[in-house]
Amino acid sequence: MSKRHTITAALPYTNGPIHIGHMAGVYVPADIYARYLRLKGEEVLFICGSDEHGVAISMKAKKDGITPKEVIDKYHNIIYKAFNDFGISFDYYGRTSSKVHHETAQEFFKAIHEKDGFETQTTDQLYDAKEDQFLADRYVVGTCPKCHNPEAYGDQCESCGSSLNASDLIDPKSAISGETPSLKTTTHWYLPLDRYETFLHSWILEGHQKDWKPNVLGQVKSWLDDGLKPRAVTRDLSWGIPVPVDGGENKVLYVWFDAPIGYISATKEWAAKEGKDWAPYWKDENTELVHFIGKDNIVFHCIIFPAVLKAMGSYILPKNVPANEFLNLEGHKLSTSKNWAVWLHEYLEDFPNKQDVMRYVLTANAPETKDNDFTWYDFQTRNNSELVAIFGNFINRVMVLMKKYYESVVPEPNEYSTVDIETIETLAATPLKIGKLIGQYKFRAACQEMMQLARLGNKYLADEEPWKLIKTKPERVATIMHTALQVAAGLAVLSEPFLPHTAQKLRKMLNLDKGICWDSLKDEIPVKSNHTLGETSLLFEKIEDYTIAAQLKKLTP
RNA sequence: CGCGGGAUAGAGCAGUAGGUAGCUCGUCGGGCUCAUAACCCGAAGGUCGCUGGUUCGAGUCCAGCUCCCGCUACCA
Repeated sequence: MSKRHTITAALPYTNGPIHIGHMAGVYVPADIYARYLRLKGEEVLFICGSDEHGVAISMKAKKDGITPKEVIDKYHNIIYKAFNDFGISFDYYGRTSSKVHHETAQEFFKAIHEKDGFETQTTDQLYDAKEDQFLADRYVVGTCPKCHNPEAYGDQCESCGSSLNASDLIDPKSAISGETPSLKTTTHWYLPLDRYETFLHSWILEGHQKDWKPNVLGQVKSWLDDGLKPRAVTRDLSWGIPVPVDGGENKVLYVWFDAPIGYISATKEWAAKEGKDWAPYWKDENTELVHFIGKDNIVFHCIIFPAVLKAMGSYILPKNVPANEFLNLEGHKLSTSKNWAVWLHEYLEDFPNKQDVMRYVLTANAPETKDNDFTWYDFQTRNNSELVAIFGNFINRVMVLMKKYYESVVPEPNEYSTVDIETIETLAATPLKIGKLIGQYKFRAACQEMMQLARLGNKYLADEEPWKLIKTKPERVATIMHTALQVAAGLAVLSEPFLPHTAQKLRKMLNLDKGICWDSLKDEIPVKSNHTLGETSLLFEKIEDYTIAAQLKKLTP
């Protein structure tokens, strides 16, 4: 009996391209999960889109001398293409600047407003008269009242670490215009998160004690223990979704209010295109909603967005929010401004058709429980010692031997030995094993389990030595090759969530029937006698030292 | 400062309910030669961040400390 799955991946913010950190934390695991469920025959909707509002985009536009629309179009296209190239299998990739999204977000706001789900507060905020805009604390600089560092930010002094209020700064200046800011009164709508404390506590801390990750539970607990406060959901900005109620002139929705709603608007756009009903994907209790995010997103997906969904009523809540930690690069954290990153679109220029190599490395070294480090040396090693030497080599051995001994036509097996039977049994048990790990969001372990199958194949060949027996016991070799082929075919199926491009190539090489799928491996062997294999080619290529050296050189400013 | 996560062999990671510390890669030795000098077997290598404590016994529980990361930002 199949379930319906709504899978979301955090909306990338369109003020820059996508790098390997985003990929490792969110998109690769989400894609593995989505692909696996599809292979299992489940109904899957995998949704994402560009997050195109927020002050950072207007700042970026101002800096580059272009319009915000030009900024978001540029990066939306780059990001969208990168996802496509890497085989991230979204069913729909939307954008929050779309009409449907504006309407949907406004509907949410109006609906909660009509239910008295908001509070309003009037406060004095720092204002830059020259630029005619309110200033975020971060956009105010001045002298720290504690350590007298002259370059403290309005929220925090990076020199002494004190957290500050912008109004505490000595001699404050707007970071945008350099002018001295003034105070100006403004009114905003607040989501009273305090009203949801009891609900969040019992739903997450009691209901998901066992199945949510420690980092997520810990973060939520920390917020709840501190006591939730009303959170402003509107801003005094021009770039964004207009506040659709009286008094909302010149104000927009806070990006974090509208962004997660983007999952829903993208679903609506997808459903319209497919001629389907969007509602079951968000409102049917038989739908499992899972949000893939990075650790910086936990509060928004576990506290604020659920509170919004709860306020709306009739929406389902996520079954899990498997947040990952961060990926570092060569020992330092990724930084756009310092150009300390590996950008996806540049990677593909340097390593054409090697999407799966990067996917593999990011999965094998995914920051699932703590921050991890990506190094080019590790990338090279995993490619050369694992993908080439273990996976690719096993397939190549089987293909070459088959060609040499049988003209690529699968021979009839003879009597099975204990080892043959054990090998086939291991193959039959592996789909369940990998599936269980994926279901627990342990993609790293799941991927390792898949590689284990390739190792088994190599060991099987080494132990059985068909190249020796071909002279003395050719009937035995037929059984060995028949068995080894089953493992190769198993890899073609089981590697699909992790290495989709490779899996496709391998299926073609083996000339594998479309009907061979995840679950069929459990009860029948995938390749039958007299089946003819396709043309062989290498699945992976060695990456040389000079290639890695060039990448390292590229990083150094 | 507060809160949360992390700190385990050269590197990257696992360690379930406290009871002789595991995996992958790398290194060293051996085997094999079908295979992209690939594969297979074996070995060396750890005072489990630091200091105390509970216990017959702690990587695993408790307290304190150090370092890294995140949150408390209109950072996306």
